[in-house]
Amino acid sequence: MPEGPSIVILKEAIARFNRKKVIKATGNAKIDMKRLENKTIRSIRSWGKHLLICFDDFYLRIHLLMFGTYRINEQKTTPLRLGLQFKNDTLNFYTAAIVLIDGSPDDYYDWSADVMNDKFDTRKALKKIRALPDEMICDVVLDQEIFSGVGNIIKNEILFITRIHPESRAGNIPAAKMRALVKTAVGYSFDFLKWKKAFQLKKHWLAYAKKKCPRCNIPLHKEYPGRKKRRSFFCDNYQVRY
DNA sequence: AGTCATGTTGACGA
DNA sequence: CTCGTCAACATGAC
Repeated sequence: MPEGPSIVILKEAIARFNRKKVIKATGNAKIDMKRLENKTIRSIRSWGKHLLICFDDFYLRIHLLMFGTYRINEQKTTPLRLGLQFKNDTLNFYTAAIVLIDGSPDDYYDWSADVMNDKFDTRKALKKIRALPDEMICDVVLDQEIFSGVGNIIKNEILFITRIHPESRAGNIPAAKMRALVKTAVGYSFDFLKWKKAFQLKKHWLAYAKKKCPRCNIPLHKEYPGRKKRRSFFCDNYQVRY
């Protein structure tokens, strides 16, 4: 379910609940449900993989992790994590990590790190990366403080598109190549959004979950490199190890 | 039926 | 204190 673009789709899907009053809140989320009742939603935002439902002086941070789902005016049979009842509608979340946080998201988030945000700042991202020269690029790309919203699918695709071997150390990658990677992280995330909305995401995958390199026609490696040990698909021939 | 995965956090021991 | 490893959470596709 959840990389940044999928959370943007969720945000858009529930945008109509903005300025609506929560009549009742239920579910097994470990938050004070009473705090939500009779409160009006003031904005619905996102930061990377975080969905933010904001009220006057607090907000809900909803993270779908790996298996999180939601339903509008429907319910699943799995345990309800959080259900928000409005006058004529219900919004249900399942298997999500939900926290109620006092204050405004502006007090906490660096919007310039979110690849889906207009405020994303390439220069700041490059500066953050320069501080991590010994890290493998496959780990750097998943660093949510630098590339908030980038997940394992986007990681694999942008390293393939830019022809960077996932085990390359960040400090060894030429500046122009590094800049291209950051630009591609943003550009591909919006492609992901467009394709996902059209239910055409999978058919655009070049490396993720693929067996063969679409450029060289040789088998792709499938390994779990770096600190994060997330699945990496790569071609020894097409991708350069820096 | 067992394995695996678009994710993150916290406990624990070296 | 830091590092790495593991468990936990929990669902559904294959």
